[in-house]
Amino acid sequence: MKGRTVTIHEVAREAGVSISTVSRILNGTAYVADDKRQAVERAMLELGFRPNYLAKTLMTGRSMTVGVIAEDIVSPYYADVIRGVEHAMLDTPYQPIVNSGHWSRKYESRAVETLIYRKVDALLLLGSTLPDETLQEIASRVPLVVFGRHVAGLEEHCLTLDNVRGAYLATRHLIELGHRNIVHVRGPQGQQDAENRVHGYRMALADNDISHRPELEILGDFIEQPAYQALSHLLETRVPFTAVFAANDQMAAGARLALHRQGLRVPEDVSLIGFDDLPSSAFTSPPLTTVHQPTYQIGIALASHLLNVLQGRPSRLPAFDLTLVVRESTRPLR
Amino acid sequence: MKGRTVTIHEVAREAGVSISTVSRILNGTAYVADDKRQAVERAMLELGFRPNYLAKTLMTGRSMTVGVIAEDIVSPYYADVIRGVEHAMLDTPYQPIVNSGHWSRKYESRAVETLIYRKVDALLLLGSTLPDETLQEIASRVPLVVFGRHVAGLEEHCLTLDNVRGAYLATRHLIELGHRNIVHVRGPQGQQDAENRVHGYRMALADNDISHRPELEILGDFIEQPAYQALSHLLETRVPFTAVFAANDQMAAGARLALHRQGLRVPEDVSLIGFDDLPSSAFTSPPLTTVHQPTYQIGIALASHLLNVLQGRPSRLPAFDLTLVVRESTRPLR
DNA sequence: CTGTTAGCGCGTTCAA
DNA sequence: TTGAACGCGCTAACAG
Repeated sequence: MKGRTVTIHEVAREAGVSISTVSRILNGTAYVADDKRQAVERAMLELGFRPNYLAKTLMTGRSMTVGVIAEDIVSPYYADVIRGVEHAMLDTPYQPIVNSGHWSRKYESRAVETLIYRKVDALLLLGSTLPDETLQEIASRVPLVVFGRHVAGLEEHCLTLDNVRGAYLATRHLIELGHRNIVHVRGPQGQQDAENRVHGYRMALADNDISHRPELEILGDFIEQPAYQALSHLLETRVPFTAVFAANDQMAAGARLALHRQGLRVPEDVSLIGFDDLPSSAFTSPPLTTVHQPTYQIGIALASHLLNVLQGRPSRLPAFDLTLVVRESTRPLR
Repeated sequence: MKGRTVTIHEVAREAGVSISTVSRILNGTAYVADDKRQAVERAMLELGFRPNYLAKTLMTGRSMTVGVIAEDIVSPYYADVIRGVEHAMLDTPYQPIVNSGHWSRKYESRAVETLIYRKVDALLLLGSTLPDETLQEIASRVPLVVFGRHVAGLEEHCLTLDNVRGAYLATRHLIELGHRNIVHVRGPQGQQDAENRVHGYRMALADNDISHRPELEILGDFIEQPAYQALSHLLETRVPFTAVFAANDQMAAGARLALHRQGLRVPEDVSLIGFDDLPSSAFTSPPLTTVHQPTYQIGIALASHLLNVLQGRPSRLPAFDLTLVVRESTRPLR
């Protein structure tokens, strides 16, 4: 099937030089006389020479790849971060290798091991379910950058957003519109972002003298179906509310459907706000008011930082703000 | 940072055996006396030995990785196929390495080269913009499986779906509901799936004696925004229609918003049908009627086939059907 | 500027 | 059963 692999030896012989010379031309390591250079280049072309990256890596110790592990490639949220990472690396000698952690410690640590085993030069974690100690141990083996997680001792390589504030903004927006009975569809227990958003929600209520009613805090799982069910259930109990703040856009979609099933319109009857600002959220009907995460730019920043670290350049992760994007799913009460 | 890499030499010395013995234990290549085996295993544990995959690959010529190139990782459509591929490989010795082709020949062939350069054992293309000849040339260098493209000479390694029929089903569904003025928001010119869907749309019209009106065929780009604009524009012209068939779900979202902006409700005023059945489409309000693609299962099938080929087992790609999923965005006319 | 030589870490003969 | 020696394809000194 595949034609015999041609090595630098054959190129060298064909061009009448030594293998070192070929290697030099390949890597621009030193000046080479023009005639030899041309002979070598012609030989490479004729023989269809392709350098063996493995052999090169074995020597240099650097593979020019960085491992990227996202909780889930399918999640549109992480996908957009990945897009940023890919674009930032597009015209660099480094190549990202993407893997999923599948929201599980087992698979995530498996992915980590596999990637280190494949000698990636660095690791980028988009979200992580692993405990701090494990992450620290990993960082001792390979340069590590983490998004969406604070890890003790790795502060300068962690990029997190102020989710508390984001949730606060969202909730305050609803309050400013006159809403007081605000449902929060929260993310999974224990998940850092989810907890922070709950926190921001509660803070905004407290700051506006609205008493916190536990029954309005319902549990989703950052995807549509559970959020749909949770809100449907709440609707059955007839607890009154006029607005819903979902902890992410996917759950907002689930919530919206639950409302729709009850004949409740958004925003006429109930205001709805999400979190993340997925690319698709600008195109729901009506377009979703939500908290924007600059995921693409974050991807770019993470990749740039990683590349800097890899090349020994000084670098620090920039800070990103979460901003409220008011579209058409929220409106003043009445 | 990273602790000194420990090699089989050190393990061998620590265990008082030769490197060959260590290698044998590592690969189960031959019987080794029990006491030596134990000594070696203890040494490996103590030293924290991790085999160097590069050196191994350099020797064996097999890297146990397969390259996966999707037009776009971010696309929810391909993401679901990737999920299937990942799951199918999860408990095999093979590992998928995912890359984006960014819908561009340049980047796609770059990705191909990089992956071959990295010695992947096989290549899986999810969609491809490359010409047949290029694909054939690639297939001569490395086992190749292609999804969503028919490639001459590679028939048994291509998985395609009958998009003509899928579009036919969608259009016929609308016709059966009494619609006769049916808009088609088509995908990009020249893209195989897009053309096939246009074809199916026209066939269904013809089979039902509905004359084809070119002005009802408008151009999108498989994403929301252009579809939104195209339909908005059509709406301005006041050409009458009662149903819209979008060539994918993302464009259906764009179309829906255009309708919404004009105060047109789905499905009361206009029926809407999509294509793909993205995971999120079941949760739009109302849930979208669409043509289901079994993307996850397709991913599984592609990966299994690839693994079979890699291991020299006989294998043929199964056929998958496109099925109509009737939800709530379509209803009888009147 | 160029060729020679010694490995990178491991699998695989070939003798013993 | 085991070990010595060689080589996978390439880079990196070291002489010249």
